[in-house]
Amino acid sequence: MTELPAMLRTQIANRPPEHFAKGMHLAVPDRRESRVWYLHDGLVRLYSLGEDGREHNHGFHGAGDWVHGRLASSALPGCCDGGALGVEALQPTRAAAFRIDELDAWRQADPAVAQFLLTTLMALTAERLEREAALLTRSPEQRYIALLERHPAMLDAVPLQQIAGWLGITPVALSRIRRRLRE
Amino acid sequence: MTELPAMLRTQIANRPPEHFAKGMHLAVPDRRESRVWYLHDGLVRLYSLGEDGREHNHGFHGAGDWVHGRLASSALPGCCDGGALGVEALQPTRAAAFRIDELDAWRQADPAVAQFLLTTLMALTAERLEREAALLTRSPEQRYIALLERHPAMLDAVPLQQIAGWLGITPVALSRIRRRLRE
DNA sequence: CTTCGTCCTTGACCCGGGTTCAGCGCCGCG
DNA sequence: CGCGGCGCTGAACCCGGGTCAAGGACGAAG
Repeated sequence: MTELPAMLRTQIANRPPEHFAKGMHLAVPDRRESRVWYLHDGLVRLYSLGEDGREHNHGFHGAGDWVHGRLASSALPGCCDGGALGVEALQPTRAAAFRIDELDAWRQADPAVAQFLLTTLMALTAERLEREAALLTRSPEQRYIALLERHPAMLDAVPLQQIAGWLGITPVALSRIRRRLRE
Repeated sequence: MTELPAMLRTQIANRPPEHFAKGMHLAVPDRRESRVWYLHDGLVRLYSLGEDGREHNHGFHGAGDWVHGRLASSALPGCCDGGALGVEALQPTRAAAFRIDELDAWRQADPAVAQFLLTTLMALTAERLEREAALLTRSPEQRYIALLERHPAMLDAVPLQQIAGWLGITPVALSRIRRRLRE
């Protein structure tokens, strides 16, 4: 990623972080959510709930990441609804909340912040696109193998059912895949 | 979306559009692609090719849309590779190409352009997120029904195999779904 | 220790998409 | 006219994930 602009660094330093125990929610899926979280440490999952009530995970984030439940429409209030994500702590987490209009003001005041936000957003979009491609082109088993290779530490930090939710399958299917891979 | 800033409107007006016949490629999947297309009219598909060589469609775009094969790293040259998309005309299309560094210069010169780019990027991310959620939570049949409701005109503008590629299934499976829906 | 709840696993069965092959309508072209 | 290519459909079979149900491993609380 990019280096954090000085302005944001001082703002983060000045804001006392909130503490979340495992299982606590930093945000629930809500289109009116207007907070952005900076994670000092810990581990959270981003999830959305389908109309059938089941939750599916979109990603996991840890120390140094920015997390936003409401990705669209900072400056555009009436925009498309897009995604409303929930954020749940999987491990004890310290995080600082910023309102979107705060970030927006800093963006207009400081070109470095503007640059940072734009770059971050592009990286985010690229990530989403890559994941979309993975969902389209690769089987759940292949996605699980890729996860093992790229983030092996996640296996003992995240319960298997959450990983299944991220892969887009049920915990039962994931268990079968794991046995299959154990030969 | 947002209203096009005056600066971009004049830039578009001054750039003579290029013509693409059906089947021509505005861009092939390439990480070094640095053009952004503005579509005057026509219809294109955005696709990526998996390592097995098969193509999958990420979206369709028409008049007034901006299309970019290389979504990451305008300002950040060494960034993650993210997605490299190809762009193919499904209908005769007129489009104007802009280099990313042109857009970047205009962004730094004009706050309205900066605002526009940020808003557009956010909408793009929200779109991707929504599609990701759809791929995770809904079956191909449900996704096809949703497509019918939201973009019925696409059925006679796009061959069925392209739609299958967008749904993430094979043309054979799409044919079965269509028969099933015809009762 | 027992109990309970949570997480993971396993088995049996169903269903839908993948794969392959064949058939058919359509259109361009020789 | 006949031919070949392409796009869509149909049928047969396989395979993997969903679903339901049961059981086991582990830790926390009583």
